[in-house]
Amino acid sequence: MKELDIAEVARLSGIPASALRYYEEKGLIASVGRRGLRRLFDPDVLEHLSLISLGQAAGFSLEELAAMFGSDGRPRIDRGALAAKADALDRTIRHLAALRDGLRHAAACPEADHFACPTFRRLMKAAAGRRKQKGGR
Amino acid sequence: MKELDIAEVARLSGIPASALRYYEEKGLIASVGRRGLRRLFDPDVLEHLSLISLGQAAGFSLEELAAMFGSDGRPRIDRGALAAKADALDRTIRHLAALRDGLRHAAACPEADHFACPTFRRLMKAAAGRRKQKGGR
DNA sequence: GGTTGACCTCAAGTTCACTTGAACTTGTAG
DNA sequence: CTACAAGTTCAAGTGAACTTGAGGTCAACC
Repeated sequence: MKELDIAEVARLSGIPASALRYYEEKGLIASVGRRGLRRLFDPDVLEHLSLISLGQAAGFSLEELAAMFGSDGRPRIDRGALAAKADALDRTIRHLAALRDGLRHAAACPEADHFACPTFRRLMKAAAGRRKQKGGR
Repeated sequence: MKELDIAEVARLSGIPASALRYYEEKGLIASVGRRGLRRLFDPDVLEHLSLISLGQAAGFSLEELAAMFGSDGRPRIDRGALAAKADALDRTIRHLAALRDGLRHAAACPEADHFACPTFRRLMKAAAGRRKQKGGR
């Protein structure tokens, strides 16, 4: 008996049971069956859930994630679309890295007014230019 | 006359005027004055707005961003907190990089079932373990 | 100096991602 | 066999981040 109870899944994944039911309803995950009324989950669902959390952190909506990975967690859409998502993500990452460096500099720089600091300005300039591309939030 | 009309700011930043008013109300940006009823913005607001968009993409809430940078766009909170934000962001970035690699691999890998592919599994394992740290969404 | 259209305010509505509550069912322990 | 803790459904509520609509104002052009 390897199947997991919803409470087990919640505990192991850190995601509340209510959210797990919501995900199932939205087609992001699937239970393998029921014991009475109670859902049973395959342990694989845990891996799948970390993929979902990850995708959310990347700025993808649950709907997008459902399109990208089915309720089975396997990449689903065509390779071109996956590659495009990867590229969008890559751009996001570069911008975030610049923001990180900017914050780190702001934390270290003795300059009072960071917007006067050329290093900070340069980093922020590098970080700019997001918004309005459908794949990357 | 260098001040920008809200429509100009909207056009240049790609952010709708309604959102700009909302940001002002929330203390994320400031207008330099009014011409009659109409807000006038300093061009600097554009830089500030890209910082906001960036912060959002990084998973920070508007409230957090307001705390991090005032309505003037200058880093505001103490250096320790900024450094902590930078560290949280850095962790996020690493996870996203793993997701990007996973997607890229999924797009390229000839394997039909990606969850059977060791490369994909390894990448997803590396990407896991987000959720429940207050600074990173 | 009147019209006009872009801006204003304020309240209410929308979407997303969940959470909460009420009422109900059921496997397991005693 | 009864009790009950832990699950279930379904509807409604929540908070964040905006958007939309109604009704009002006013700077600028003709």
